[in-house]
Amino acid sequence: MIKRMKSLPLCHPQWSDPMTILKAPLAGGSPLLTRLSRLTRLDDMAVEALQTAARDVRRSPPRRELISEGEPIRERYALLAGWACRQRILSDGRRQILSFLLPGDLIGVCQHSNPLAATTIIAISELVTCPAPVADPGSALAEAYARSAALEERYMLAHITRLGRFDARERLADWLLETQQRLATTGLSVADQFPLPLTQEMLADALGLTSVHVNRTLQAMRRDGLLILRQGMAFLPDRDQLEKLVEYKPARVSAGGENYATP
Amino acid sequence: MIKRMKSLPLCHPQWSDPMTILKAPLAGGSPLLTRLSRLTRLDDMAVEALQTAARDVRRSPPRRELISEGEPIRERYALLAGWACRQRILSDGRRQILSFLLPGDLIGVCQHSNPLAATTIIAISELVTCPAPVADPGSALAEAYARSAALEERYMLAHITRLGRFDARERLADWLLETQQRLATTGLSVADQFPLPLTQEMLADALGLTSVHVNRTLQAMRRDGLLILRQGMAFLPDRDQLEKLVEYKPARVSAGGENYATP
DNA sequence: CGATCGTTTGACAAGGGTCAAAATGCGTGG
DNA sequence: CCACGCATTTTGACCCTTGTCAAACGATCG
Repeated sequence: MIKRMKSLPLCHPQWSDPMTILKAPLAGGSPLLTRLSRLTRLDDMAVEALQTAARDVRRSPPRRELISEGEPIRERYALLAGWACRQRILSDGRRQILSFLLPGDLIGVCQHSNPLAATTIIAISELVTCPAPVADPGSALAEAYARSAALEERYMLAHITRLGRFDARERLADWLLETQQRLATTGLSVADQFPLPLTQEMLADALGLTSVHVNRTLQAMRRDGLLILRQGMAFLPDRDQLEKLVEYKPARVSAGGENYATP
Repeated sequence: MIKRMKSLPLCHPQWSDPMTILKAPLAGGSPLLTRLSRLTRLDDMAVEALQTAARDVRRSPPRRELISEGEPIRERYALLAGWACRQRILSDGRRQILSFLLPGDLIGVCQHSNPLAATTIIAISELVTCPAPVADPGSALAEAYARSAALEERYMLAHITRLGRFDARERLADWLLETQQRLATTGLSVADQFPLPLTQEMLADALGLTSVHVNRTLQAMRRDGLLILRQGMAFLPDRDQLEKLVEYKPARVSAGGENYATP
C-alpha cells in the first residue's frame, strides 16, 4: 500500500460563512436542548442549566484543533453550530475520520476523572460552542448525557460495520441516511435535504475509501437517482431505495420513551 | 458484491474443553478484579463487592447468545473465563464482529435506564460469568466502570482505524498486539504468548476480510517470522517489528495513575 | 469410517487504489 | 471586472489487493 503525504483539506468552500451556519440551528432554541430532550424527559433544572450554558457561546475557526489526542481533557463543550470531526492521522499521512460532530453533540463529556482525549477533534466549518453544564449523578441531565453516550456508541458500531462489511455504495448510502437522521433530530434536515459541508476527500477519509473512488461512487448514485448534491446541500430523492440497500435501522438506545417533546 | 449465506462457525475445536479455559484465569483472583484494579485504585468496598460477586458463577456453552441486539438488557455480567464477541449479521449472511470480550470484561453495564442492547453478544468458547456488582455513583467501583467504558471506546476507535485505513497485514498485526495486551492485563498472556481460540473465519469477520485472505496473510506473516500459531496458541516472536508496522500505542484512558497494584 | 468443520491451494475476477492531468469553481488582489 | 492561484472535482489508464469459486487436505468425533 502506497502512502500519501500531503496537506489535509478541511472545509468545503461554501461553508466559510458563519452566517450561513448560524441562522438555521439557532432558530427555535439550542440544538443541544432539542437533541437531549428527545433522548429523555428533561426537568426544569436541566432545561435551565442548558439554556444558561447556551448563552455563553464561543466561536472557533475552521481547522482549529479543539482537543488533541492524548492530552488531558480540560473543558466540556456542546456544539451549537457547525461541523467538527474526530480523526486520527498516521505518520505516513493516512487519515481516518472516526466520526463527525454535529450541532447538538457533546464534546469531551465523560464519566471518569483525569480523562485523556481518545482522539483529536478539529473544526470542519466555523463552530459555535458553549460549555456543557455539569450533571449531578442521578439528575435528568445525567440520564440525558448517558443516553447521548450510548447513541454515540451505536454510531461507532454502525461505522465499524460499514467499514468492515459494506462496499463503497453501501457505505455512502448508510452514512448519508445516518447523517440525515442525526441532523433531522435538531431540525437541520427537512424533507430529506440537509447541508453537507464536506469535501469528497473528507468523506473518503471517513468511509475508508479514496477521494477518487468516492467521486465515482457519488456520480453513480446520482445517475441512479439516489442522491442530489448542489452547493453543499444534499438531497435524498429515494430514501426507500437507500434504506433497502443497507437494511437501514435508526439507532435506538432505550426502551419505552424516547422522542420526548421539547419542553 | 456477491453475498454469502451459510452456517457461521463459532469456536475453535481445541477450545471446547472448559478445563483448559478455567485453570489459567482463575488462578490468583478474578480477572475482573485484576483488570479493574489496574484502571483505578479500588477501595475495600469495591474489592469486597467484586469478590462476593465472583462467587456466584454461571456457565454458558459456546454459541449461546448472551444478549440479543435490540432487546432490553436485564442482567449485567462480568466475564471470568472464555471468549465472547459482539456481532452484527446482515440479512444476506455477511457478518461483522464488532469486538471480542475477554476475561475480565464487563457485559451489559451501562449508565442509563431501560437500556436496549446495541449488539448481539455470543459465546465463542465455553464461558464462566458472574453478576457485575452495582456501582453507587461516586464510588471507586463506578470510577472503575467508567474507565473500563472509556477503554472500550478506545478499542472501538482503534478498530475503526484498522478497518478504514489498514491493509490486511496491518490489520492482523494491530489486532494481535491489542489482543495480546488485553490478555496480558489479566495475566492471560505471558512472554508474548497467548491463547487464540478463533477460527480464521472469525478473524476475517472481525477484520473485514475473507477467511481465504486471512489465511494467506497469516501464512505470509509466519514466513516473515512475525507470528507463530500452534494448537490454538499464538506467539509473537518479533513484537518490535509488529509495533513498527502499525505505530502501535497501548490505549491510555486517564492521566496520572493507571496500573495500580492489585490490592 | 463417513461426516463435519477448519485450513490450505489454485485459478480467476473485480472492486477499489494509484498516478497524472484536465476541468471546474471560488476567493483574492489588481 | 478580470486574471490569477488554489482547492476541489472529474476523467482516463493502469494495476494491485482482496474477493470468489472450487476443490483438496487434515483433523476431530460419534
